[in-house]
Amino acid sequence: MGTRAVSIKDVADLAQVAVGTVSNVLNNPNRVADRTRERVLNAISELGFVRNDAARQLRAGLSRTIGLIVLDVSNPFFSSLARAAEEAAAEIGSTVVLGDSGSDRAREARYIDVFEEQRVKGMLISPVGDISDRMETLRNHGVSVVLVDRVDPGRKISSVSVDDVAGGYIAVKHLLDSGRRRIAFIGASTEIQQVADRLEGALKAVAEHAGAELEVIEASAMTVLAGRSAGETVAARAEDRRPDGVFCANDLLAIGVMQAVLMVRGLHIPDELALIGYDDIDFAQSAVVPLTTIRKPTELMARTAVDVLVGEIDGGDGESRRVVFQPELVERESTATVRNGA
Amino acid sequence: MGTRAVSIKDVADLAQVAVGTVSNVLNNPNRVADRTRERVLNAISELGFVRNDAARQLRAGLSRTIGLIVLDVSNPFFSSLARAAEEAAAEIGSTVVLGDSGSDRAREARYIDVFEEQRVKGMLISPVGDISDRMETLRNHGVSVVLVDRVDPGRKISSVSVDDVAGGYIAVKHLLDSGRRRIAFIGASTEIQQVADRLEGALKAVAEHAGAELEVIEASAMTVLAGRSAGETVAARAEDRRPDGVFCANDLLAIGVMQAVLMVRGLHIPDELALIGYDDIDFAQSAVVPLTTIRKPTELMARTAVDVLVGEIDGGDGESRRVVFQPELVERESTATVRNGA
DNA sequence: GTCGGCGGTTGAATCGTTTCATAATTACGT
DNA sequence: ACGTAATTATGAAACGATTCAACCGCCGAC
Repeated sequence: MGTRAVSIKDVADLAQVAVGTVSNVLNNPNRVADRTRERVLNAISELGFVRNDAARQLRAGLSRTIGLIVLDVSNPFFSSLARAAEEAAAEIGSTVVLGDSGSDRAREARYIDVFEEQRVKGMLISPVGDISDRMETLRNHGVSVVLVDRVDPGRKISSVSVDDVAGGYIAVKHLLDSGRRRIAFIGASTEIQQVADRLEGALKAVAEHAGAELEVIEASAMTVLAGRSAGETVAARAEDRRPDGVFCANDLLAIGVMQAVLMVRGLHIPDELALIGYDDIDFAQSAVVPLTTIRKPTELMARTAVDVLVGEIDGGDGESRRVVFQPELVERESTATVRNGA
Repeated sequence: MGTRAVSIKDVADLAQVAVGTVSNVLNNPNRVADRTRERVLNAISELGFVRNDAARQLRAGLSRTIGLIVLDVSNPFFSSLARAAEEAAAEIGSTVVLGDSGSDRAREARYIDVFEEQRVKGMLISPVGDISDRMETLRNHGVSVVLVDRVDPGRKISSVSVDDVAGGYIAVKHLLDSGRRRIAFIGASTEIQQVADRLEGALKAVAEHAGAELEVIEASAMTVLAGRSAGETVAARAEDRRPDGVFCANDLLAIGVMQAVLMVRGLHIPDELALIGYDDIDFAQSAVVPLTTIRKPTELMARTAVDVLVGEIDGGDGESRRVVFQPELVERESTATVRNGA
């Protein structure tokens, strides 16, 4: 099958020039006379030459690729992160290769190893847990790393993340501003940092508002089904013991709650119960009642992460940066102001 | 900052052996005496040596990575495909690097170029459109390629795909078997091959069944919203003009139809209307009425694709293979047999 | 007529591995 | 002890690009 790979030498021979000239055509085209360049380009296309990146990299030192390791590629946040990172990278002539750790430490470690062997320009990682040690090693090896959607407790590694406390605050503030007073927070165990942060923000908003109260309902998971069962509990209550505003720690839970509230009890959303989620997944806007939610500035985060990374690579002043973005409110029907007094 | 990268030479010096021996420790550990090996391994960990993959690849010829290019990484089918491919690859000591073309031909082409420059072991591609030409070139360059979820019209390139005609057949057959007779097919333009195939299968099932009829309703897109508006049309009809079984070309459409049918008209699913989707996305089982659907054997497809690819790399008998899988029915509540006669 | 300068071109050296023919060492049977 | 085989270790060559000092014409200045 196909004769052995075409090398720069073959091109040079056919075009009757030195190998250095071919290399120049590839990398510094304007240093080469027009006629020569054309001759070389013809030879390249005639032979179907494709540059061997391994050789280039070996000699030139570093590669053009950026490694991105995400927790779950099927999570819309990460897939748009990946896409945005790709675009940002393309603008600086780099390519992103994506690794899916599936929240598995072993897989994460494997990808880090592979990327390091490939001498990637740098890595963007949303780590499974605390991997400060490995990061430290990478740093010592001269590899630039930026954490995404997580911060380094040791403050040594740069990060680009989002302020979940603020997100929780905004969500509940919005419920309060639209007239609700009896707020419920539905989330899984507060051992998950994100849930804890969002709850913290929610509590802060309630504390600032006289006459407002907050009840915490623990769901068994962050899924639609768990949301449905939590929603059934809430909907089954007598009106005076029922919350009038519910803040769910993510959109899946909120969708479950919505299903339960609408179908099982036939309550009206938002008139009898306002509902707000978190993440702005695709389904949020195509829910039966379009769901108000909190959105992370995904594209901006990705671009910033790439920027911080290249800054780290070029600048190399050794200082770590931590950028924290504010999430934003996406208002939809599920929290519209009540039409007539409760 | 860290001093310049540690090379195999440094390790050899520290361990007092020749470079070849270090290489053997890395690649053929059993060819090295125990004591020597240990000495080398100590030196490696002491210096924090990381093999330079570019150099290895340059010398050894081919890399250990497989390139996978998907249409949309946020599509659950592709993300589980990616994950399964990763696992299958890991078993043969390879790594998958993922590129997301976002259904964009330019991006697809970029990834193909990058992967070719990286001299990947092979590529798995779910192509945006017809890229037979580029594939042909790759083949001539000696790169193995396997198409995933698409076939090559020219029959030159191997492929692993799924039989959508069979899927459509199974879906409608199931509706007929459970007693429905007036079937509706809801899908976007049949210019999309998948939609056309599924419809073809549906027609076949209806043709085999005396007394059954099929109506085609065209949706504006393959989304929840488009499904909802199609569903409203259907639900608004008088009972004798309304289909009793609806087959949607994908789950999103079906979920939209379900929302419309339940909320707007309050019809009962499955008693008054049976509903079946396609793809088995996560939301299918957590829909208000769990959705019956058609599932592709994703993991199996991924493993097979990797197998076919390595077969192509090793065997190299030049023959292209096309593997076609049968989709399977996932029965849930939305098509349960009617409780009492219509 | 000589010389400096400049746009183009050359080709050897280099990057860090793997590979492999060869050498060195050890083991063993007689 | 000695020859032979088996086991280990050695180090130079090779992979295919980039880089860079040197070189080559050629033009214009003096």
